[in-house]
Amino acid sequence: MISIPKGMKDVLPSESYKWQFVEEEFKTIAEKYGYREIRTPMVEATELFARGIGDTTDVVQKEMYSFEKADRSLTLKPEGTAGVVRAFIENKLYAEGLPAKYYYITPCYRYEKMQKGRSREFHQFGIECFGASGMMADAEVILLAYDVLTSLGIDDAKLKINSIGCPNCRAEYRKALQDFLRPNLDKFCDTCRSRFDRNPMRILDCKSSECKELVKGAPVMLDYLDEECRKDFEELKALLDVYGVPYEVDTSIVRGLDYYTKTAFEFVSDKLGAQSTVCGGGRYDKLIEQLGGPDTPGVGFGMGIERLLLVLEESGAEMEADKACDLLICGLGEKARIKALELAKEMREFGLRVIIDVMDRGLKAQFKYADRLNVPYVAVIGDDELSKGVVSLRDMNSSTQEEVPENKLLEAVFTGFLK
RNA sequence: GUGGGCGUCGUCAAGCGGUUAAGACCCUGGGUUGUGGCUCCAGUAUACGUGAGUUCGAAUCUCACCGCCCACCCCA
Repeated sequence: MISIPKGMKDVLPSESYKWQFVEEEFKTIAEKYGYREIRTPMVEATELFARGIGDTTDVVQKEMYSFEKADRSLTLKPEGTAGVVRAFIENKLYAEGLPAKYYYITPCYRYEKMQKGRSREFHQFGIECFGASGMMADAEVILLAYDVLTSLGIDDAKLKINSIGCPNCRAEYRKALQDFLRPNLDKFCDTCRSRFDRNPMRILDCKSSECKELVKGAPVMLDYLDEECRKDFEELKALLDVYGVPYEVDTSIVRGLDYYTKTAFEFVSDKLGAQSTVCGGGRYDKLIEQLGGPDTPGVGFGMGIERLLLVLEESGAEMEADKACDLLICGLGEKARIKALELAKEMREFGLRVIIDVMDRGLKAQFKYADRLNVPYVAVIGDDELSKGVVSLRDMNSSTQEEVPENKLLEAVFTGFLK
């Protein structure tokens, strides 16, 4: 037997309706805020991610699905933003006027070891807003994410926000942080020591208790923000207050992708095992320029669909499975069967979901079939009905049955629905 | 890459050195030949992850490998 590659998952019909539901919800909300769908390819030049995400990040260094084809290095997208930025630049969408607001639903690929809330293929909803440098955009992006979560009934996801400053204040902070850490550097764990030069900010959220202890009293990014960044952060908080979105400032939020500036935020849930982020995003003012586009600010988020579904599941949310079908028609005998087919075709043309038992089983079996599929109505046509020009229509929920004229079948089923 | 836990029919699950390897659910058929969900009966299955080893004998013990899950790391 050939089995599914490690880290991949099938979404079966017993689950797919949930996907459809949350995807619809997301689309509807994104469109309410004026976002439009963009679809970019699964595969991009490896270079796009190396430059966009940052080639010192773990994602780029060891998690990408890359391959060579015709002398080019290509990569399955590990996240959604880079591709959208590339499309924005390449199609000169900035000429259509700003802000440019896009949403997408996409699979992403990261070669990682699986655990709860983490797989090698996962799916994201995301939005990107290009062109606005002010905090109104950030607040709106966060509000949208909040809107999606709450409208799905997730009320315990906590919003954490932080500002990681612009390149200027970050450089200063970085120096201050390194100065603080340097004297005890040899006492930190291996990974932390290796991060000292690369990305000292990540040392702050190391989980080892020794490192945590050593990090106490370290300078905080927020204290090193320059005038502009500080004002922006204050404004963002004020705007969130206006929108009534609860948040807490968490200075340890440091997005793992290099392109973020200023605003960084996460919605976290404790229902995801060791993973906690259900949605992560922030501002990336230099990314578009860095990828060869005009100097254009941006802000957006990515929301993990699997994680979203996990949170929903763990919190016991029930999504009603849509009935697969409205009516089952069974014809008994040669002639009646033909009649059944004709009727089914006609009913479908009127928009009804109608099944015929293609296994041509006995009546009893067909009723069981209808029952298993939770079909509300079954129409039976036999010789009797045929000669009278009627069908026997059974309401499966009330176990009542009556003969209705053939040409009234549609009406009967519909009025049944209204009850 | 590094730890920990787990692998028995499609699913759940007994068995803990000698059994025809239970049981339940699901599925299929039937309970007087045109009616489901409840009930009763019957039927179907190449289930002990793979390979070695210990033993007279292994699903049961040992080892290796594989797979799954969880955690580190990283992130959605």
